[in-house]
Amino acid sequence: MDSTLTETEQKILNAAKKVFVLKGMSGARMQEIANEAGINKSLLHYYFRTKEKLFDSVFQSALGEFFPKIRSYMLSDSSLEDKIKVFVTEYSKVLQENPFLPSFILGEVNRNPEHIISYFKQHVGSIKDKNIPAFHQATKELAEKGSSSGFDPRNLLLNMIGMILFPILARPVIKEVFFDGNNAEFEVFMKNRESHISEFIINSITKS
Amino acid sequence: MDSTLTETEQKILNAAKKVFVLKGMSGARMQEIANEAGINKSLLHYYFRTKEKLFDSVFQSALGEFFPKIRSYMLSDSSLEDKIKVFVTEYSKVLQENPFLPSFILGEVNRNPEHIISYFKQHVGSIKDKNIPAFHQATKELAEKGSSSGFDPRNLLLNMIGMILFPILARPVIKEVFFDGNNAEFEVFMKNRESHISEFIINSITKS
DNA sequence: GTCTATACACTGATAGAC
DNA sequence: GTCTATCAGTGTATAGAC
Repeated sequence: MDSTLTETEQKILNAAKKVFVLKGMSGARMQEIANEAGINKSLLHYYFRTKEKLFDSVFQSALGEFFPKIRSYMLSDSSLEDKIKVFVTEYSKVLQENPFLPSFILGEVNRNPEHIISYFKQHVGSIKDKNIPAFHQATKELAEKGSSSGFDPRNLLLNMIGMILFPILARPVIKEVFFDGNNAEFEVFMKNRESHISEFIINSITKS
Repeated sequence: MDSTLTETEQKILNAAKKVFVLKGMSGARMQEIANEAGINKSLLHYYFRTKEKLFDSVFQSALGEFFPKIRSYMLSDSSLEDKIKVFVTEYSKVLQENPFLPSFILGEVNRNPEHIISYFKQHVGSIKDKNIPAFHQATKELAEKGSSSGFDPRNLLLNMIGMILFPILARPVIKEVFFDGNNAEFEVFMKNRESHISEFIINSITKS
């Protein structure tokens, strides 16, 4: 992230993010991005040369919105229970503010795994080194207190993210199948679901 | 599904599925589908008129690979514990056989929610009527035996699917972040994870 | 830096011979 | 039903005036 960003560059990036996230790399049109940014199509090429380079910039910054946050939650030194509650709450908030971002990232990640790999080589070769040990330790502590199953803490992280993420990814399906398209009911359900997830996890972990 | 399908039609659908699932609607090229099917580009239009209609056929059949299976698992009259175990196992198998299908479906579902809605109007206005009550009953039974929290059974279903699905959706990321790209380690982890999920859920539900 | 005009490639779709 | 040839439309990218 260069902090030396023209106002125009910033407008382009915001517009590009909106369009790319909604339409995907191949579905997005340079013209639409230009319109959304309120500038001329040629300027996109002036600043970012090609569509692909523009996409890369957007994708990298989109990734940045998620992973660093995860890290900070994991590194705090509160109890595992609190850590779980905070993670569920905060991560849910981030996702609900950008409901289309996850499906965008996951989609393009599957199409183009090298992107994500290069991202981690660049930014966080750290999650394994930093987050997991912290998590592992907390899990062990708790496993000793209760007679809980001392499973791989990576499973715990995957469980949390999966439960939080899936309803957002599949929002249109779930709204339709479970609530006959009723938006209000769905929103209430999702709000209550946050505390359900925390309880569900803690319940399982502290099982005597 | 007409069972009156030409051999050529079937070849086209298979090829189209492969390409659409990998590249998405806008990323897929009619030429590539034709090549993959070993036929001429014009034949695609002869059989399916437009790209969009071809896509619809593929999408509908892709959806069909998931939801009916879910239903049958839910409708059996075994215990909730067994139901969970079977669901996790069978659903994991389906997903691992088609690792790219979920991200395809979820991506296009978010781009075009009307598709999924029309699908449910057509095929299963039933999940709510059939699966949920069956699930609800089983959950209640168990809640009475243990002193478990009598939460909304829809949460249980979302929890299961989320935990099963997420690592498959984010496979490249997780393989990289958790296993430094080591495929073998990842596969072992995923195999063990199946039973972990069942235990994790049952643990939480039967919490005393 | 910003705009207009345009080049160039590609893609979905159709017409028509066989 | 299957193929070849071709068209019209669209999209990225560049050249050049200001």
